[in-house]
Amino acid sequence: MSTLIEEEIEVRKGPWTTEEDTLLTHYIGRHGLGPWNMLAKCAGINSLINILFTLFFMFWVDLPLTSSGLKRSGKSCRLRWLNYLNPDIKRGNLTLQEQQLILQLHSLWGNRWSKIAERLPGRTDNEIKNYWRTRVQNKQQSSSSLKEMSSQFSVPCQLPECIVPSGSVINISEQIEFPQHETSPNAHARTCVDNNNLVLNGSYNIGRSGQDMEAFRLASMSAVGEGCWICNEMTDSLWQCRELGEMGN
DNA sequence: AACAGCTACAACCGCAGACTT
DNA sequence: CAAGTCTGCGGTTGTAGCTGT
Repeated sequence: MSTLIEEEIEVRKGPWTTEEDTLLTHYIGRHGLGPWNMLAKCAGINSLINILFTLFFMFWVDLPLTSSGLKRSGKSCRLRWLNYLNPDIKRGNLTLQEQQLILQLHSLWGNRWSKIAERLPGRTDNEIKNYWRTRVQNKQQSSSSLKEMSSQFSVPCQLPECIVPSGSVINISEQIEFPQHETSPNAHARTCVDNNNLVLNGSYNIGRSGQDMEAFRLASMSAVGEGCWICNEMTDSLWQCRELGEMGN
């Protein structure tokens, strides 16, 4: 649905220019993250105040006066800020731990990219989504599947290799040794959430391909306590049982 | 050097839920 | 309560850059 505000102005699409980036960044720097539609309007040249501001700013930062101003939708501004301009965003490749965490969280939550992104500070949902689609999903689709990915990480796992017939159901509590500080008897049941083929009430449905089991195995690695491949820092910060409980909510 | 195929990423679109009037 | 509007999310697409032939 296009908003009235968006209809009022000619909305630009496509790649953002550095001038647009500068305008948006500077506006947010001055006024903070207001309502996006209002922001889009106010940051644009349509606002008389912003004409003056823009002219001043262009002069100040020595931009050419031919700049066309910001004619973007609120949505577009929000996306540009959240996925690119926000200074909190981490640049560079995902670390091994981040990649592993994405795998784990995806196995728990499915395509809940924004929720997964919350657990990866500095990473955006769009980035994680792109990572998953381009690098993980492609591998899943290939004959080698996730299994190859897990071996690629070369991480020891304390879990016994679980070979479960396709379509069968296992009880998680029988498969995973949880750390001693685990206090909630239902926590691991709650870690298994509402994604399509995922777990409910402590049981895990094995999909046809067996990839689900592998994904689950990856997901469960971090919950097996000392000696696990995952670094203690991550275990402490991300996988404490209290949090595991929260994940299911 | 030219081309095709692939990869990574930015950006758009449509939808649903939240919020406001 | 209903209609209108806004916001955020997930899916999808377009494209620039890279790599192999």
